[in-house]
Amino acid sequence: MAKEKDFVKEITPQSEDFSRWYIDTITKADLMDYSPVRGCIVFKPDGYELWEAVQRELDRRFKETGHRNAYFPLFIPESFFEKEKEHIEGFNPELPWVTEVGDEKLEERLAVRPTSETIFGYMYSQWIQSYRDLPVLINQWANVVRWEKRTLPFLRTSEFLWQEGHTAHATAEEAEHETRQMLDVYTDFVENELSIPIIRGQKTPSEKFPGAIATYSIEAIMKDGKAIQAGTSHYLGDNFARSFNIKFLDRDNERKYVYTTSWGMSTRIIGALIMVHGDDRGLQLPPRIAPTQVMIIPIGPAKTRERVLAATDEVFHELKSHNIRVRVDDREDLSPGWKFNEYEMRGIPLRLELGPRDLDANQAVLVRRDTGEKEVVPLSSLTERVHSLLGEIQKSMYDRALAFRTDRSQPAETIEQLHDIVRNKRSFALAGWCGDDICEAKVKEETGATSRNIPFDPPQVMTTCVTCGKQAQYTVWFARAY
RNA sequence: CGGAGUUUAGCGCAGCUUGGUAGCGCGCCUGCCUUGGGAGCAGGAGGUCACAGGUUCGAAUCCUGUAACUCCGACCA
Repeated sequence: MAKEKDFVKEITPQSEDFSRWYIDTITKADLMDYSPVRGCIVFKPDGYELWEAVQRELDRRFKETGHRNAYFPLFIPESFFEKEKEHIEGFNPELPWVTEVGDEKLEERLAVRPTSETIFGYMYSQWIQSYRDLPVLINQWANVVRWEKRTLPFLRTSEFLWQEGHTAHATAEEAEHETRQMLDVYTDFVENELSIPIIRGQKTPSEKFPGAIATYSIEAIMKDGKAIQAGTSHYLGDNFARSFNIKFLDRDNERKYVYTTSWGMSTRIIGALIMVHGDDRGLQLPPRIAPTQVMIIPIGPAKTRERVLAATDEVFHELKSHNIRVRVDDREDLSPGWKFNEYEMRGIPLRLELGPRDLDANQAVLVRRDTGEKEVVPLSSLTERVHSLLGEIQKSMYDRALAFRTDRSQPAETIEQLHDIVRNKRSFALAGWCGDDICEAKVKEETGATSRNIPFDPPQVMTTCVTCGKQAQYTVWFARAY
């Protein structure tokens, strides 16, 4: 056991200090570095590749549901924000402003975008004339800035990367459908690609997006019991249409406001991925999202080296030709043991060892990152086994995360119970809520937990408000959150 | 933005109390040797001690200020 610890001496164990563990892990795994600008990080290649994988899979789903990408400006005129009162109030405290260029003051201040509803709204008002122009289904991949007081790499940085979809529809029903559809897309992506089980639901009024009629979210539990909002989808009604005068002439020859939606997922999802699956050895990446799925490590002394390398090369090309993301680490100056530990820390799902003894027996050794299980596989069925193992790892990581969440979810009848569940048991608490903002605020005040969402399919229905004891209108998940 | 802590070589740290010109481990470079769970030996390179002032003959060390990071709170993808 002492030896076990030695392998990961650079990483603080989760049980000792989860925050330290997180920082240690993302640093040692080389995902990011701090930048000279407060609250901003550099996404190093290994971290950025994760984002690229997220982009690849999300983008595919957006296109499949009829969306197209575009790019809107980074700068947004001040007057745009003022058109939607709730919106500007929500974002004002964290907006950076461009006020001058060179030595000249600008006529109008420009905000560095925190989100793009307003500028999309303005452009849509120019583009949409007729019902024949609808729906407009546009997504953009962009950076946005929100000047955060308290930052944490990936989870909350002053500048972050995301995608924001903005759509306009002829009817409320169609826009509502779009809002729910994109929540489904996020759910599918997060559960199937990232192996993270999520809770789908609607945000309470106090937690919804500034300017939205309804905000839906998917929420995930981290290994320290805290929640991360992994994605949001907003039904904006005709709020932005009225603010920006987005009207169309309908079939009945009447001018009507459009109904809009917006939905986003950010680089925060990388933080969630790390905190859901990581362990004391470091990262653990689900195969479908892992930039490298299999790392081949050739083993053996100099006299067998050539023979081993020829074999690894063959295996490498074989796996690659079957669309498996595979790499070989044939560096001679590092011992196999060092590499084993290194790639476990970096979260690569599967390790393939190939040495002289294996070659003599026409086999290879496969080792799973998630369970540590080692198995010997005949070279003749290697590709097939790698394929099936990657699938098994993907599923088993999901199952494990789901079991964890189930274990860390409890009903709370009273605010004292809720406090105990979220703080001492580090779990999610399911509780009834009467619908009064004051009762919700009181939970936050007394327990530190916020309402995560009102789930679509709660495991049970809670009948009394956790705060005031009156008849509950809603069943709500509460948790401490990032 | 408040409270606490940290900042010395790429990383982790010692030195600071009691001022005298900077050290340890890992990593890095060279060579030899090694390779199935972070090998070994020998030699070597590397530091405006976060930044700006001040005290002093002399400051990593004492004083003042600033910044960044981490943790804890108030606000948020």
